[in-house]
Amino acid sequence: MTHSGSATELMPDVQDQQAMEGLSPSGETLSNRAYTAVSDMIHKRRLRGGEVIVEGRLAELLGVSRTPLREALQRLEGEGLVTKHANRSFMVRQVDLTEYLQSLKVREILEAEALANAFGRIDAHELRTAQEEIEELARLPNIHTDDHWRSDDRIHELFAKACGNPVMARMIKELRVTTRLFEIALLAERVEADHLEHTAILDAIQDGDVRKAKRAIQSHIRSLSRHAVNNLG
Amino acid sequence: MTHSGSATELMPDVQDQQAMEGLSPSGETLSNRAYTAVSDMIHKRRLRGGEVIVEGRLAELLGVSRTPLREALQRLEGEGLVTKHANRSFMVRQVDLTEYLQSLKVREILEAEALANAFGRIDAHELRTAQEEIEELARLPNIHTDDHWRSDDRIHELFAKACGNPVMARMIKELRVTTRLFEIALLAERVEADHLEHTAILDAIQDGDVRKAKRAIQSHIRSLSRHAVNNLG
DNA sequence: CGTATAAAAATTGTATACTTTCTTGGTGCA
DNA sequence: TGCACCAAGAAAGTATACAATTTTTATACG
Repeated sequence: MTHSGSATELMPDVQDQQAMEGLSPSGETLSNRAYTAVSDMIHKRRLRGGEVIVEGRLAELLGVSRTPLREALQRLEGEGLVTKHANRSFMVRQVDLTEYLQSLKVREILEAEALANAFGRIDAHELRTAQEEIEELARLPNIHTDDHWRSDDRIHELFAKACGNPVMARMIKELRVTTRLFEIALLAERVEADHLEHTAILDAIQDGDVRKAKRAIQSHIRSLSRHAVNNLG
Repeated sequence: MTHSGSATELMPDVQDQQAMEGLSPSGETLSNRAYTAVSDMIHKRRLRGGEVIVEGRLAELLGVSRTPLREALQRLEGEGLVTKHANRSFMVRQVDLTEYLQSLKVREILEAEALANAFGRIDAHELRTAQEEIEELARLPNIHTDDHWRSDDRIHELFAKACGNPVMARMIKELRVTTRLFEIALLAERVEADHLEHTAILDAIQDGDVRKAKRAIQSHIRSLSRHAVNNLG
């Protein structure tokens, strides 16, 4: 970063080389690191929805120049985590209730379909792991956000990935970025209901009952809608 | 953009300012221009699927520096028109038959749903315009690609946008980027069938017959699948 | 006291120079 | 002849300088 001297030195005191690893396993490019860092900040609510991103400030915070940061922001824009503010600067995407409900509607259609197609292809071991994870989380006294979302991801990806149609899986994943962004704001009250409803889905899968599984995923997603409307509508 | 002199001059000979407009209405930023330019090149097949993009070369071709070009490429990546090649360079996305069929499957589900939801909300005038456009195209002796795709866009957006769920509309649009990319390669033989099938859809809408319209869109999309399989499978 | 305006500051957009990584071609040795 | 190794080149990754634009602040005028 700062050219640490003139051209006279060759190897001495090479120690600021790796001086700035934050959390990420510095093997990747700086843009990748910036990408995951910003994504994390959004998911962890350190960057709030609607907040304007000032490239210079954020770049400095992450210890990179604006170039790789901008690259990261552009990728995040494609993914829907940030948008271009009216004039020109980036802002963290704010998903309102309307859009949330719309996304859930589409998810309901696609995830029910995916689940039905996934039947017979879901790995028994992965299913077991997901079930155990839920039980484990249910046992813990207080919620830990990260784990909850990780489990949520695992379950929904379980059948999205197994449905035999990667394109469908990608659409579902994309929709879940939107809904997640909204849900982050009102996590706490959902935890218990999520656990119950997720368990119902996994049980139906284990029983090999397609109808029941489809109903379970639909009622799960409708429950999310209802919850959101009740709390914010 | 060559710094046309020192700080001594104030306003004389300002004429290389606008020197480099290619086709685009230079009101926008260079990245925007690069974005539409590259998008066009892909749609017009001047950049073929699978082709590796060399930033330096393409930037020079477009008359911009690498910075705005990269920005454009990143946005196009988010949109699915280009991907990151194994190592690191960008390449024009190549959609294979498998992915095409998968995308059509999802489109079939979503577009049928969108069409059903759009009933009663479709503007009669827009419907009429779309119908007239088809007739007009059918009359022309030889195909003109651009017009064909424009008409295709108009029809599918007609109900996607009217379905009352912008998220669903966005998903459909995104899927159509993928399928379009594939279809560009085998246009000619589809033109006639497209006209017929599109007309059938619009007629059903005009009749106010939901069932018939749903069947029409489904059979249109299945016809696309069959055509692709027959020609390439 | 408010408003218009201009100067200053801040912020994004773009070019370019530099660095790192990958590719390619050649040379020497087995 | 073939393979390994190294050097030279090409291309992507990154930093930085600068330009263009927007926002803020300060000041003067009504």
